[in-house]
Amino acid sequence: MPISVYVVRMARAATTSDVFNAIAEPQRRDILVLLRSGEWPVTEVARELGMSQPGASKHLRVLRDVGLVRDRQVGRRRLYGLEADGLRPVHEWTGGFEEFWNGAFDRLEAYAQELEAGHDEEEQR
Amino acid sequence: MPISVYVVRMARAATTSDVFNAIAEPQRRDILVLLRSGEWPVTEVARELGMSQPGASKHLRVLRDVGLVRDRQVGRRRLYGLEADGLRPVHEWTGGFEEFWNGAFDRLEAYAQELEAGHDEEEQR
DNA sequence: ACAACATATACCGATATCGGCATGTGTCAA
DNA sequence: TTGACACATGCCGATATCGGTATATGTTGT
Repeated sequence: MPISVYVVRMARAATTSDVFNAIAEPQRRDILVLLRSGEWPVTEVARELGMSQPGASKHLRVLRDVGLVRDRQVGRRRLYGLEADGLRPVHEWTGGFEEFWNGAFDRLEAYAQELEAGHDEEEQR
Repeated sequence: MPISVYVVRMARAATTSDVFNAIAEPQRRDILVLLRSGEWPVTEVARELGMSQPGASKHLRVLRDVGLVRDRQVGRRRLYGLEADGLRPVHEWTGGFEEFWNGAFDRLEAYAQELEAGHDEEEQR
């Protein structure tokens, strides 16, 4: 009996099931910003942001899958609301670079290069 | 004389020439983190992060196009260094949601829903 | 000018993405 | 139960993305 082994070659390491990827799409960022004002039904989101209803639905689906929004049924409508916790990792990750855009570090770097210029052409790392 | 008009239908609104999209790729985030330790030549980046040389080159190209890294020629090698300013907009954008992951706002929201429960089924915006 | 090293680019295949359109599913009200 | 409204999903075409392999470009030292 032959045993078949299927090897899946992925074209992209990260799928949309990732917060960084979810917010890479401008329209999805717009939705998140809109949702800061409260809960919105799908159709209203679509109208407000000038997209089709299926379009809004799909983007909201992605946002829900990564936990950036929650939904609850109210009447015949489904209200979507912000679940901003998921943005925290992104904020913190970028925050890890804060020192590099502060002037303090730039001055340090400039000083280091100045020192380096005084030496031979040197190897770093 | 006929005039031909070509209409380009884009499949994706945002291309890679956007910081949010650039950091959506895990390997590129790894590169940025690595570059916090200083400037690195392409081959070393590839070795350190376990990717091929062309792979590293391509990712660095994307990062350079969006201004997240800079490069300078040193000997026969090209050193890539961090240009963290580009991450600031991302940090600030996510920061705009900070109040929503702070307990303070959650309590406010809970309070609002409590009030709402006392009313009729009402419309919110 | 040439070999060796370092990096960039071109091309390819597999897959993912996005928008549009059509259609399915669910919920209410009469 | 049926019709109207609200939303989700399926399918499609155009394009983008990513990794791999091969090859082009550039740089140094001889």
